[in-house]
Amino acid sequence: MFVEVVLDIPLDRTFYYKVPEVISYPPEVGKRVIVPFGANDLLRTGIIVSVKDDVDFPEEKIKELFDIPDDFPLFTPSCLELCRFVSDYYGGYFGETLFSFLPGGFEVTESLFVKLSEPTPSVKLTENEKKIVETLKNSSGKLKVSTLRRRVKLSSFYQVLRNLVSKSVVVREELIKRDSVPRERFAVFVKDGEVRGKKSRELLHYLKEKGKESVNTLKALDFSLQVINGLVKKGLIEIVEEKVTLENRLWELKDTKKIKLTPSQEKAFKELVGAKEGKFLLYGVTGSGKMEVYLKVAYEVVKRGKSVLILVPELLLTPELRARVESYFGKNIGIYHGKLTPKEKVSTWLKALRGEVKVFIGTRGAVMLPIKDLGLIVVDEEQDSSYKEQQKPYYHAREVALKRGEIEKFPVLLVSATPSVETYYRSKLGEIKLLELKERVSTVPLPYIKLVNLQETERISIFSKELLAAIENTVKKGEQVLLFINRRGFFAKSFCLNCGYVAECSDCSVPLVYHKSERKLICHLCGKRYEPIYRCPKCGKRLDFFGYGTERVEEELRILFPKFRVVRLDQDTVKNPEVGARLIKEIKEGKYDVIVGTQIATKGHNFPKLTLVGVLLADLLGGAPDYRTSERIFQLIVHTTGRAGRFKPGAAIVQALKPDLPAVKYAATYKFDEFYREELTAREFLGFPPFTKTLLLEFQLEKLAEFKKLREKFEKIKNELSLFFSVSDLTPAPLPKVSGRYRFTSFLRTSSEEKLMKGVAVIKERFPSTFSGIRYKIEVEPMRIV
DNA sequence: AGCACGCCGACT
DNA sequence: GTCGGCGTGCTC
Repeated sequence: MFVEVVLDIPLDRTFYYKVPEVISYPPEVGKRVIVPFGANDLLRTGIIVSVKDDVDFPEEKIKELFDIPDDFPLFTPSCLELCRFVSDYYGGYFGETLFSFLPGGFEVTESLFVKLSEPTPSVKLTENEKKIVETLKNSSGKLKVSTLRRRVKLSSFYQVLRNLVSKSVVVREELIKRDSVPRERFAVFVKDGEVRGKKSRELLHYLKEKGKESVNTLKALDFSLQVINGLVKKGLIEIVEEKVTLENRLWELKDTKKIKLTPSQEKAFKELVGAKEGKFLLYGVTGSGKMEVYLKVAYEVVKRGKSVLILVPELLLTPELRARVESYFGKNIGIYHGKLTPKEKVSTWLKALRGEVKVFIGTRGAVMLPIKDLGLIVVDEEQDSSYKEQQKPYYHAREVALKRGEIEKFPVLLVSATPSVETYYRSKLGEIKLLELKERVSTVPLPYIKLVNLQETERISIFSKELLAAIENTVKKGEQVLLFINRRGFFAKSFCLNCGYVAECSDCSVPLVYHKSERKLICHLCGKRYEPIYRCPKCGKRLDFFGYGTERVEEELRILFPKFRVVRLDQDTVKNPEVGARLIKEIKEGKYDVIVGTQIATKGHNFPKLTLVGVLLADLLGGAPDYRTSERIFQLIVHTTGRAGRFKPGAAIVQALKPDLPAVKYAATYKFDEFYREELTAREFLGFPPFTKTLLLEFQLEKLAEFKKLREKFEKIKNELSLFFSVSDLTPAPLPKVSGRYRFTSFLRTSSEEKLMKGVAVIKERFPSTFSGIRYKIEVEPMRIV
């Protein structure tokens, strides 16, 4: 018997292994397998994709697998299919994709180390050999071979190392990193004997009857570890370790809460409960009770014996959210996010496989959890950018969730108050069924929003007189103020603080990026170069926008209102989770009057005393310039102003240099549909998603001298790629050197998913994972264009 | 990815 | 002539 195995290697190929007589568990598709690989037969972890009696491959070349360590598959067949899709769509390799989703705790890897021998034989060494020996000495004499190679940077590295081994100056050592799959300990009856204690006698009797019982169960039955160990010492019982096996456990559902739904909630609820499959968008403003609807639907799904997965943005996986889900489903909830330890991830993964838990909450990576009998995925705040993985394989969890629903035939529900433009468009096309919540559940009205034109009003720094008065009034009433400033982006150099002017490409209408090395403003879509502008062409003021962030706002605020208690809530202050939690607790307790914050302050937390929100510079661009800027500004204003007056009526002041921008204007007047309509018109005109599919190629060079090679190769392939894409020129990235590498990018667009996938396949074929020492990555539907 | 092999120029 | 830089190809 043979198994076909996928390994964590950047290759679109599988490998065959012979199944030996003795293995822990029989082979099965989706199971983990430990195999020897390569010239050194180092052990690696793979995933079985097929089990066969015969294979079309010379049998003498086929090695025997080492072990199949589990009696359950780690991936369900549909998860394998989903990973295959993710690989093809996002331009990754099957194995890489599988292992990027699989918790590291499942991996067994053997790697080769070398260490200096003791005592060191006195032999003559060449210069290169000395280099290696020196590097080893600097690292306590032992290093992983791959690390050593990176450090010494010799092209004939392996040759030199082999010489050192034959001279016995260094010795090889194979080390295995074991998995962290929990093993359960069992007490096994060995023989009868005299024991004194009552508990000990009881335990021995119990085990004599049952033969074997898990130590955890015994502990639950009130046999202490001392009692158990006592019998072990006497040799009457034994402890054996066994791997956990899959067993179905019953799951109890708590009583549902009686919540009255509004008519539109009821309508959405009925539609969703009746759906066997399909894509849905639950669209409604803050306070329209979206979460109640999806939790009630989830409850019904669980009642039918199916499982539910709730995906949330990174910053939203808070204790509050958990408590809310627990109010429906009790403590029996699986949590999965990137910050868990490998062990914790393994634990949730196993819970999913066993069906031990029926409700899972997680961030993007949870979309691949091998959940048994999945009956619904909810993607809350579907527009959130944290659903996009920023590393290989660059998948978008919302898209993967939709695909998973298609494959496994269950409904997928996207939820948002401000859907992404893509999702909104698909709902207009009817690809996604729109469920709109028109009324608000809350009796508290939406905050009143005042839009202030910073160019026309009296102001001190960036505080308009309207805002200053409002801050003063609010704090005097004993209520809180949140001042929001978008984090200053590295790229915002061509932005005028006085009038809001942004330098844009005359052809593409994308903000230009300043390249320090060339002292040019460059368009990253067409590559057009412009002379940098140091003075605003509209108002003549100096373009000086360095460092206008939360810190400066805080500083100015302390001068303007010396008596107010001000707190800053941004990346810097909440870096430490404990400090962040403390600050948030203190804010809720009313220990501060004014909160100055970035996005972090606007997500997930409800501050009861907060009744005034000030958006300081609504139209300030954050981060990299791209076609989503407008959408992001819109969403940011809506979310930030929505923080005001959750529990009693509140107000928001939105300050902008260009209050006429659709994103600002429509967000401040609650005219959402108008915003989407205008934004879609602009996107269609300029050829951006959802009207095109996009792809970013990024090449990384060790030395600038390699650029010539890259350009030659790129030009050749560009012709071929032009069959599928419109391809921009190779452009140096604005931060040319990141971690010592020079980055060059090209932005590609195409009209259909089909062309995109074909084009991706061509790129993979033409550019091996490294070619001529040049590394590169494919990013499909990137969140950036540079 | 990680490693072996084989082809060229340049140097003991 | 060999050494080592570099590109190419294989891994069941």
